[in-house]
Amino acid sequence: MLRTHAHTKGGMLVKKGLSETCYRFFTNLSNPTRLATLEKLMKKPMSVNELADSLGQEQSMVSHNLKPLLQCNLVYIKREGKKRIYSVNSETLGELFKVIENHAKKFCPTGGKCILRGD
Amino acid sequence: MLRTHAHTKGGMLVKKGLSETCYRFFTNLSNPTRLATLEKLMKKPMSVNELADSLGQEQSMVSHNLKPLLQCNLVYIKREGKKRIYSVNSETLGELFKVIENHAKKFCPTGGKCILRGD
DNA sequence: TCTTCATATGTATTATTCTTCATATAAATT
DNA sequence: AATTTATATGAAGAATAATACATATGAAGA
Repeated sequence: MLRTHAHTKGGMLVKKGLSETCYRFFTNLSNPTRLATLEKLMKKPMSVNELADSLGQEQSMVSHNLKPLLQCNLVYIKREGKKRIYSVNSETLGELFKVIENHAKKFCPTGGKCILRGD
Repeated sequence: MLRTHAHTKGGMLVKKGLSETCYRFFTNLSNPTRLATLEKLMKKPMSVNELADSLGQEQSMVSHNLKPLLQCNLVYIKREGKKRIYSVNSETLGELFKVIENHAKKFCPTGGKCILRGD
């Protein structure tokens, strides 16, 4: 299992069994629609249709994509009459994007234009 | 673009253009082979063949999967004769897994067994 | 309860990503 | 230079995931 401080200190980086969590977590976030959704929800909580309009996507697609985000608690939901208002888990996402921002600052000189699997 | 502190404070969460970086970053990490690779490399830096043995995978597969990790600077490489020794960027990965661990502790009561797209 | 509005779900198609096998490159050794 | 060892690359087939369309569920109000 993933461990912290790697070989240098031998301490736990990621607890036993968290490998699986990581995979789900990252898979969840490795999708442009879901990232765009989070982006929108960061600005303000919205209903599914508001999101769909705002993203220029179909309602069913937005619903489909919200589902895994909800299951991983990356977004929250609350009912308001017929509507369901989604909002982000900014506790986790704030920290997460901070890490990526730091990484990008240091390691992505091209500002995200590095080719992942192109060539 | 993704912004920090969401709607509540209006500050920048993620700088303009980082959406793309996030996508590459997460895509890169949303793969069991690559996560297992990082796991191994956290314990100690290794050559490609050592990794392949250690993972019980083909050399070419390991190579293929190391490529994007290298491109995103999630692993480093150094030459040693014919061998290429890979090691993790523990600066980024340490912080990253810390975030996920915190998230899991709080939001994944089932310990990663929450179904992502199953039902 | 019937209708409307809001969202979720099922499924088939399409698109993307992984893996494997074959082969190429490249460094060191003879 | 030829051989061996280590790694990388190309490309095709296999596996996964995403999308669109149709439809189901479910709440609220007439």
